[in-house]
Amino acid sequence: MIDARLITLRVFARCGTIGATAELTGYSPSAVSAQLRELQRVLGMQLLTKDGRGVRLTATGRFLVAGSDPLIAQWESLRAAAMEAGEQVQAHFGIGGFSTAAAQLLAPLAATLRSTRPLLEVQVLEADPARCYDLLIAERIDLAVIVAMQSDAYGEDDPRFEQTVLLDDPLDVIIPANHPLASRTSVTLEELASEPWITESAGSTYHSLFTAAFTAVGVTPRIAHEAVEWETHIAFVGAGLGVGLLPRLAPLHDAENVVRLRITGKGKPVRRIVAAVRRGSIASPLIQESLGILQANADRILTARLETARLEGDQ
Amino acid sequence: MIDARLITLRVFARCGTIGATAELTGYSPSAVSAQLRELQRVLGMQLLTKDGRGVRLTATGRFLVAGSDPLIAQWESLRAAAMEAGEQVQAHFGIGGFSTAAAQLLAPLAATLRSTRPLLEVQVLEADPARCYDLLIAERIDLAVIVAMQSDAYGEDDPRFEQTVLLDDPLDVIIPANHPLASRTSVTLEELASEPWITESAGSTYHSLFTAAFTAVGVTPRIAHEAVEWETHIAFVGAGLGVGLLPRLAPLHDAENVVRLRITGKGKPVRRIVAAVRRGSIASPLIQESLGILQANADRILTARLETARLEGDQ
DNA sequence: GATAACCATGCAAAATAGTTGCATGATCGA
DNA sequence: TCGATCATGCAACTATTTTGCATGGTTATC
Repeated sequence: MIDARLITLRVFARCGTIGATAELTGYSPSAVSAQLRELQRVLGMQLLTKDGRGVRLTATGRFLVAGSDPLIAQWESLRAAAMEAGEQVQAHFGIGGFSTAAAQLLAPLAATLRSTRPLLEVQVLEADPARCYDLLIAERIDLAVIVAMQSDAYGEDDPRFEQTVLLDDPLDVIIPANHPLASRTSVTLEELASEPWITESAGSTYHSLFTAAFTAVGVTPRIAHEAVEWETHIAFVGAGLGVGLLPRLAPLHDAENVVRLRITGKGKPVRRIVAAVRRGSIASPLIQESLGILQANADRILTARLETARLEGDQ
Repeated sequence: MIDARLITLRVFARCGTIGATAELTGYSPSAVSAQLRELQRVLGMQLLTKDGRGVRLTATGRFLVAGSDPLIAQWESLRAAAMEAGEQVQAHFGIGGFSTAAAQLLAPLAATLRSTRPLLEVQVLEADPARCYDLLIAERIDLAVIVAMQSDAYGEDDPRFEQTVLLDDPLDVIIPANHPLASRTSVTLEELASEPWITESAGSTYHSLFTAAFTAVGVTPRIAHEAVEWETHIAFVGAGLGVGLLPRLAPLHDAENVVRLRITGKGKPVRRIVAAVRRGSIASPLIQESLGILQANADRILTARLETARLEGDQ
């Protein structure tokens, strides 16, 4: 039960603009403006200053936002403990995640929760990892499934979140079905060093994983094409334009002219998928149950994919 | 910035009835009822149960209220630190106390604050010590001046409050001006053992002080009359009905036929006057300034009274 | 055992935030 | 200089909250 206006201030501290705060919280810009003005009036503190065409937090504002982190955590902790002690049932539950996670992990989670907790209203939001963190702060969602990136501004020790590793999703190689190596069950990156590669645009989420894997084995791949969606990657490979990387969680569907191969040797690229919650809320029965379901589903999908791809899992 | 509904729940936890909660918070009973119902809805917890003709907190409700104590304290602490760090000026300040304190300490405090902080809106509430604690919980006041009583349910270690001793207000003896001892500057309780005494009714706030002082010297006083207000005590003494005790802070005004004498020897009765604030808020600049003003005023009044009463102070 | 007092709650009406959508002013980049 | 971006003010609207009274259930009193 933290006042909504303080939550709004915290979201603003992340976004920096009233407009972005409004978009994230679901209010209109003028509503956010009015809320923050009212907050300053009630507290008797000047929290914002005009800065160019925008507004900026004052030192007092930054102090208050930083200091509210443990306050939020303590409330979440209290709420979780009360839910657990009283065996109460929650009414609403918001979960978010990036596209692959939303399809592969969040949808089953929502379905399972709907059967185990019929009274619970589950809302799933598909969003970028960065936006997921923002949505957690804005209390629009209570749990997020995201790809952990060391480049993210949110470290594991962020006072606002608690993260638990769900699984390490290895990246496989996808090559055309008529490729000489297509009959193999696994390949090394060196064997594919001279292939034309399909990757995401430089600076994107997975590009750093891509380059890190190849620098580990000491080769520099030739980047032939760029794509954003995994579906596009697969289509490009199917068209014989080159080879690419595909997370094992991402489905190949029934692309008949594309083969998925396990990567062996050094530099096996892996994307770490973690569940993030607001700090303190992890003890909540609903969160605990959800984490268990997510874990179970992740393991199940991972092994199932191994079989369909005719791969022998090593983990 | 703790949600108002949680504050209402905390007040209810003290009062036990919706009606009393409404009276203390300033809402109407049905507003309180609706607020608590809404609170249960958004939290997804059952906090109240029907109990006879009233309602009662559930185990979950008690858990939540008890657990919210540190939450409130942490918020107050954060707020105080932000006020201090940012050199901000508060807009509203509520102070409360019992009648003598209100007249002798709170009114000067309000006057001083009005000159040092012209933008601050000060509100003074006169209320019982017990009600002062309730008003602090309800956030109707921010500082209370009360008589510390060991019989109170609020100990010094209450997680909701922080108390600082303002002064130990000694009780003087008031006797008729034509009394044989009236020319003395001090007396012992033994010397007045056979006098008819005027006191408060048994079980009242000061009655325990009264009896404790006399048991310390081993005599049992004869209680002749009972009065509630100090003004009445003085009038009774002036009419020659007996002798009585009067806190040094309480003014004698210009009662010409009443003399105030200092008590010496064993069993000097003293009432301890403390300032109470919500835990965490004591670091606030405004609270700090107020405590200083209160202390200074208390000392000044105490010494001034000594002079007008022709008493030589020993402390 | 009947009556009165008390307590919480429901309901409709009223008050009061809070929100929206647009317009305005100000600022920054091109 | 022009266009884009951003915050804010204002009027109208919406939703929520609060009020005042009436009701039903419970306890104490006679």
